[in-house]
Amino acid sequence: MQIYNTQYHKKQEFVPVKEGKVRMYVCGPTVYDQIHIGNARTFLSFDMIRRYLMFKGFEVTFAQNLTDVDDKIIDRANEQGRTAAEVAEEYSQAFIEQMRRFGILDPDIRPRATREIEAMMEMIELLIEQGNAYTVPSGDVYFSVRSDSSYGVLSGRELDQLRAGERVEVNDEKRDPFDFALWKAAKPGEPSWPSPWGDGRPGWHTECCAMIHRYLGTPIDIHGGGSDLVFPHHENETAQAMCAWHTPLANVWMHTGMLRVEGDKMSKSLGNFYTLKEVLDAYPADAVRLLMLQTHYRAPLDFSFERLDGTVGTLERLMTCVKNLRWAASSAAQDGILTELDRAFGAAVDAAREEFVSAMDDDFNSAGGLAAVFGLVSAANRYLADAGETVAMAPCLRAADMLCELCGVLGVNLTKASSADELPAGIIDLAREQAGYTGDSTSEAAEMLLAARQAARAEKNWGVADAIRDGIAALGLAVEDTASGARLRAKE
RNA sequence: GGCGACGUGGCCAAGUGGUAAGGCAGAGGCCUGCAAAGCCUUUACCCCCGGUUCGAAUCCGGGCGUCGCCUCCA
Repeated sequence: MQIYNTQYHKKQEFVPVKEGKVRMYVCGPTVYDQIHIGNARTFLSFDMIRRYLMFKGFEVTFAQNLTDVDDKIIDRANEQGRTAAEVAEEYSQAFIEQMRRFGILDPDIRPRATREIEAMMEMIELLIEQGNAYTVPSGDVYFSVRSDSSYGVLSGRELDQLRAGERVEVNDEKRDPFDFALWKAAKPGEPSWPSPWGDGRPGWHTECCAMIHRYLGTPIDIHGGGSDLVFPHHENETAQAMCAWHTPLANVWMHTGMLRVEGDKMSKSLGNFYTLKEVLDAYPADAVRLLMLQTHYRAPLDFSFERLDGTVGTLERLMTCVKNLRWAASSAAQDGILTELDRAFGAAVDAAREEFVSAMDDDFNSAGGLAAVFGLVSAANRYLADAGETVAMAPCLRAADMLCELCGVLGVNLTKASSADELPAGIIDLAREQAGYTGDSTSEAAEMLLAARQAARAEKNWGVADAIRDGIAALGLAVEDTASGARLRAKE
């Protein structure tokens, strides 16, 4: 399996530290607001990566932090006249809720910065002892970038290049403008913790590093985040780990491409963002997933609602195919000897799986993986059309299971496309009205209606037949006529 | 100014040396009482100019354009 490593600017064969096990960490959000879909794209990408690693048989330990103390949280709290802890708690919960709604697996470990102060102080102490960090009169503690000869290796920068360019922060206390705060002295009214250097709170770059060391041990196999975190965040993290524990923080650094709106990066500061919540309120989570997974995780992705509208149809195509396969299987006769056609279809199912794996093995090429899935959809639809009433049960069920499995690896849930759709209660009234039904079972009512419509069609009584179909449509269901009879399906 | 990425059909997007996957949209046909679902057919000067090669979307050089990072940012 090949994975692109930011640090070396190339794909490399993936070799975990411990055979069969993967420890990965993805930088989580700062919880001061609803996350936007740019953030969500990164988390989705790593969810897909995690699922694929599990599919490959790795035992994956996945950790993601919540940054629940930060300037932005404090600002938000001040604006709203609440405590920072209240704001952090509200948006931590909101984050977890939206992630689940988006179909993202919970992390195995979800540390919160405010509960890991101890570990951070230990690390800072170590850095001071070893001469990589220093205190200043105001109470801040800074990491000395000049004390780390390898500073810049991850992001491919040199300190002297950096300073040659743009303006640098003004802070007389720092020895070098690129030194960053490990510990920030408390200002009045801010959340703070006692420390050997005075009351204060940890710097952002310090959190992830300390949590990784505590919960996963260094070096971990995979460290991920958005590509905007490469510098300075991840550069600073790896510098701290190297200096504190003399081990790299991570063997593979993975970074996702930015989500754009009309060509520009989606960000809070540009104001051109949509929250994950508002998008999921309007569209199925799986359609959003499909949209994002159709682009390679490292490439920039232009988001638009027009595209999302199109992807809703794409999702339908997948779900309909699984339903059609299951429907065909359920009405197929017991399989006898498989025909040439049946066997060819069976071979197509195997081929699709191989194609999927080969795409995904190449740096998680989910777009290629999806192409394999759609290849299977095409093969299945063609098989159903060609075989007609002589379909064999086994290959249909296997194909349906394969579609569910492969989509499941991408986190797209097709299992709900089973034949056991819930029928709306209104169908009973419709059946009473149109078909003289007297019971109170929705499934019986549906059968009665379909039978009544078939009878009307047989008599060329189109008015009655269409009235039944329209009535069913009004309940949000569509009638489908197939070679082996009519059935209902949910429609958007 | 420094570092990096990208430019493939109407839209989106795979593809890193052997004459271009897939999705969406469009057109025509088939199936259907009409639909729905589905099937078949159909749409590419791979940004431009040079070079390497028997052969390049794919490698090299130059140009043009877009984006990201260099400051909190997924």
